[in-house]
Amino acid sequence: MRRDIFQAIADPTRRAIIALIALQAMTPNAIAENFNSTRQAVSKHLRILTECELIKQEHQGREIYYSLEVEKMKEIDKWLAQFRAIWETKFNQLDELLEKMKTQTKK
Amino acid sequence: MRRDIFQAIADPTRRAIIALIALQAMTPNAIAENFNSTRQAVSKHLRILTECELIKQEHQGREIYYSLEVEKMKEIDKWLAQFRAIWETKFNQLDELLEKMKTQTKK
DNA sequence: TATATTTGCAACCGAATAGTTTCATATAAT
DNA sequence: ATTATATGAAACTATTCGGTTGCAAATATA
Repeated sequence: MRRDIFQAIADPTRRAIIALIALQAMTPNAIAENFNSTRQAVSKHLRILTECELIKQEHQGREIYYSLEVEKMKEIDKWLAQFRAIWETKFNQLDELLEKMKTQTKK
Repeated sequence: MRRDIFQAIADPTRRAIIALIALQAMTPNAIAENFNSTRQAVSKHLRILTECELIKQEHQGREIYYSLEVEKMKEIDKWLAQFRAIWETKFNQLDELLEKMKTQTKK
């Protein structure tokens, strides 16, 4: 039972759920209305997202409001950071090249 | 056959491969040496990563060098951007609160 | 030319995945 | 107290996934 954030966001429905509740906390029923699959299927997605702490619950009577755990989303950002360093470097190299060409054209 | 970047980075071995070749282009054999699974298993991972264009090949004689397609990595960053907006807003709110408290303490 | 090396592909296998239907539990409303 | 609503859990199923072994093709080397 692999259950990490990367496996969690691999599923398109789960990414859609994340995007939905990022805006406002929602109940499972309200969330399920946005998809073609059954409420129970959505419930399973919510369990997976909860288990890896990407979302959190807030009980209110018999309803449960799910909302995004923004801090956990940052972990994906952290993983990306190492590659961001690379593409920013390449950008800089391109900038340098363009600068060089501009200087040479001026001559 | 789902084959998108999010499904591609769901597997820990594939994330490791990405991190490996991000530094320098490598042949399948060289990449496989870093893992416990067979060369063929790594080859399958390389195929999946190639299919969703996260990595690219460069043939050189009978060897093939694989390297990271940095532009494609940015797509994950783009998806994250919508949530970054949220956590940066929360950060700002915290900043404002802290600023407010500081001001009140000074009084 | 014969042999070794590098690589990808096909077939197979057990485990995980995403979905369904059915059922149980807890809370609200009548 | 009975009924309706909101939710999760269990059992089952078809498909996908990640791995293996064995083989074929292309290129380099003897």
